Amino acid sequence: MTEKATPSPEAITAWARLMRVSRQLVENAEDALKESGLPPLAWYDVLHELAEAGEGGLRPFQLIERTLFAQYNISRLLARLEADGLVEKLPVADDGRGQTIRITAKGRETRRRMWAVYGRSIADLVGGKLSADELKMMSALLGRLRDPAVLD
Amino acid sequence: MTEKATPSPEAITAWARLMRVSRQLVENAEDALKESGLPPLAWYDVLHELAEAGEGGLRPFQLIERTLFAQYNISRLLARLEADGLVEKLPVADDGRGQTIRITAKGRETRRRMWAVYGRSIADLVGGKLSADELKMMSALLGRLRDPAVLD
DNA sequence: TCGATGTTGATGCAGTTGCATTTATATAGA
DNA sequence: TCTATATAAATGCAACTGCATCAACATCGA
Repeated sequence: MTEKATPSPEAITAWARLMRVSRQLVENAEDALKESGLPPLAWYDVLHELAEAGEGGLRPFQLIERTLFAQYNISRLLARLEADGLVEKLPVADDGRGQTIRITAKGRETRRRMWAVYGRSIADLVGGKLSADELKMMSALLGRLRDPAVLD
Repeated sequence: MTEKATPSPEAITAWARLMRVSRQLVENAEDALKESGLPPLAWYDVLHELAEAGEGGLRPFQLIERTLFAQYNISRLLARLEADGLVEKLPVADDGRGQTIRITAKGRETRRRMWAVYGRSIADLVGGKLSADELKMMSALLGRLRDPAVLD
């Protein structure tokens, strides 16, 4: 029982910074993608996981675990990705309910083009502002804020 | 010209942590409010700014600067807050286009009840996980990531 | 084997967001 | 003064999100 009802001033400041900075960074990264005529960040997250998964692909519920998106969100996002030809849905042999999602060549290409822009955003917005040690320190501190209930 | 096209591994890790942790924290805080039958975080942000502004109130464009919400977003959020009786819109003497937004007694009360829940979330999710020094360190690091173009 | 329960993924509907545009007023410059 | 431009705020429309529920299949226990 270490929880307090009222947060300390330090906690409030850190929270406020975190909220504000993360919003700004997301917005900047989204804007950069938009300006290049590329799809939004959410698409990247999914394409990234699928690219890492390789030919075996992933089940939608695995994407939910990895990306933390809501189930209905993934369902519709995958529908859009499929409509764009970036992923394909395959039936699963031993489970008639499910499907396996696999990234297509076009999907890999889109991911690559997105990374060219997204990666530059990360380099500019974060890499260019803090030293490697500072970045490690920040990762460590943020890591301690992770929800233990969520694998990560 | 210190920008690089490809971010360092440290930058990528820090970015990923920041994205993931901030999403989790927002979601947890939103859930706590929802469970208490209270309005979403965005309402708190606006009510908070208006409460700080006092009787003089704020113009919508000032709220946009402070909260970083989009113009149309503020416009509609204020319409909802007004419909709920949490704020009132007053004409501005020397500018016929504009209006001044002032928080009502009911608005203050709602903000108070939201803070009881929101503050506990902050205390639990952040205050309880890091020491005061660590929180200060994190605020300082995050502060260096702020967009210089945005007052803050 | 069969029914109860659990899991996977989709979807109808209402509410919200994003984009572009509009309306109304203010300000600056000829 | 009168027109052109800028600023404040609202809004129509399409896309997206959240919620609840559903349909389809799987699994477990009697």
